[in-house]
Formats: sequence, structure tokens, C-alpha cells
Amino acid sequence: MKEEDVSSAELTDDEENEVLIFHIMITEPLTKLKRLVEQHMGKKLKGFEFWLQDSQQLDQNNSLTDQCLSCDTGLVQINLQIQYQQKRINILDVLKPTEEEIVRYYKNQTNEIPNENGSPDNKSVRFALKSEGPRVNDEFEDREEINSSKRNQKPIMHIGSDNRNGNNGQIQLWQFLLEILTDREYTNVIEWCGESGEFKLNDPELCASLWGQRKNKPAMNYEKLSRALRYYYDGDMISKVQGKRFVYKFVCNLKELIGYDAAELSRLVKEASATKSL
DNA sequence: GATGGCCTAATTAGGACTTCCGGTGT
DNA sequence: CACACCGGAAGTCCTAATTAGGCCAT
Repeated sequence: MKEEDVSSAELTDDEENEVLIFHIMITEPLTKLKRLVEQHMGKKLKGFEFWLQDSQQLDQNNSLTDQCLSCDTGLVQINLQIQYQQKRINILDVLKPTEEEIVRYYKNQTNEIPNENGSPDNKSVRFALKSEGPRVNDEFEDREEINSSKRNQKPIMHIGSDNRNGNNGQIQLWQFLLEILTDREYTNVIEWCGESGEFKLNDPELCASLWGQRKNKPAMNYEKLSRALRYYYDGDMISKVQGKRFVYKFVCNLKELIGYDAAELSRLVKEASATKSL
């Protein structure tokens, strides 16, 4: 089929609003993703730029790991929308695909036709998105989906703003902690201790300050943050590690919640830090 | 005028903290 | 004594759900 250049005038509303789903290796440059999109549409997307959740322009010559993710390996599912007016390919979510999809991906490797039969409202969680400094008052805002044991998709990150998790829709403390725990930029603030879910606040006041910035609570301090953590003791999310100062532990099933257990997360952060320091 | 459908604003309920504080343990 | 830690109590902030009121068509 002959490919043609695309402009907004040629497209329907359905095409404008459609969420497209593609699979690529996370380390591949975005030019590959663009090629897949063009193949899918049968049209050239001349002059279109990649954007991350309408907030950050991405360089198509680089990969997602180069620009916004701190996970470094594997196949990912990318949900995106084409914004014809703005000439953008807007990445909505980056998810870990199911085993089934991974198998299908490798089967399809030869012809590079993307599989796009997923649902646009896949549940997901952001926890490994890196950006310039703390994500405070940023475009992503504070809504995250975590409580999703029924979910069969395992997320690498989530950057959407339409999630609801059954509570008040705001980011929760444990989510925030998990987020900075998986960001190698914050190992001076908080880091994993071993692989059993234990983590230590290396700089409790700074950690509290970041939390306060995220929640727009400038008076936040460790005393208050620790009170919030103590509320988790009644549940099955976080507990205190007795006798160790500033050390707490995720006692929940992280694998079920976000697709990775503490050991995997700890390892990923270590690997990412090692890669960075090379 | 009565009724029903639709839309929007106001109110209510509940979760997750936030703030404060008195107390305990090391 | 200083500091981390604990947990009660009251308040705040946010969203979802519910309710009330206005408008319009039949």
C-alpha cells in the first residue's frame, strides 16, 4: 500500500481520539515506534513529534530509557494518541505487557505489524518515571491506580491522570515512597535495604519535604510523615522494622500490586545506578 | 398544569492523611 | 536531656455519590 502524508483535515474524530497500543523494546529509539504507528495507519506522520503525557517533548532519536524511564530492559506496551492538530504522538502510558502479549510480540517480530487489541483503560501504576528533579506540582499530578490485583497487565510506569483507585484519587504515601524508591536519583533520600521490602529513609527530613511538596504541604516534616506511616501499621501495607532507625518495610504483596516484588525493584534500581555510574 | 428527561450546582460521605500533643523507650 | 517512635484526637483536603433545583419537551 502506498503511504501518504497525513494532516488533520484528512482524519476523522474517531482517529483523533483513538488510543493506539504498540509494543517495542524499551531501549529502542522512538523512531522505531513512529515507524510502527505509520505502518499501522498506512500514512506517514511527517513532522510529528513525540510527547509524554502532553508535558514533555521527547527526542525520537532516543529511547524511553534515555529520556523518561529508569527501568532499562524488556518489552513494553505503549498506549498513545495521535494529536493531529498539534502534530504530536502523545504517549499516555507505558505498561509491562502480559506474558501472552510478549509471546505474540516475538511471533510477530518478523513482519513488525503491531498488535493493538488491548483496552485503552488498562489499569496501571507509575513508579519508575524519571524526570528533571522531583515531580512536584507537575503535569502528571497525583492520581494513580494501584489497587488492582485483578489487573493482568504489569506496569512499568503510569503517567495518566484519569486513574481512580477507589479512595480519593490522590497519590498515597506508600505510592510516593515506592516511586522515589524506584528512582535512582533519590537513593540519597531513600533506598532499599536488601530484598525483603525493607527500606531506609537516608534523609528523613528531605523525604518528608518532597512528600510535602508533592501534596502541597510546605510544613510537612518527618514527624508528620512518620505519623502517616504509623497509620499503615494497622493495615497490611507498611510496618516498622524494630530497632532500626528510619527503617520501614513493605509488608504487602508488591508483585500483586504493581507487578514487581521488592527484590526485583531493588535489583532494578541497583542495575540502573550501576549503568549510570559507568 | 403534570410528568419525565437532562443538566448542573450544592450537599454529603468517606478515605487518607495532617497537625498537635502527651507519653514511652533508648 | 535528646531523639526516635507510638498512638489518640481533631481537623483538612480531596473525590465520588447523592440530592435538589432549573429548564425544556411532550
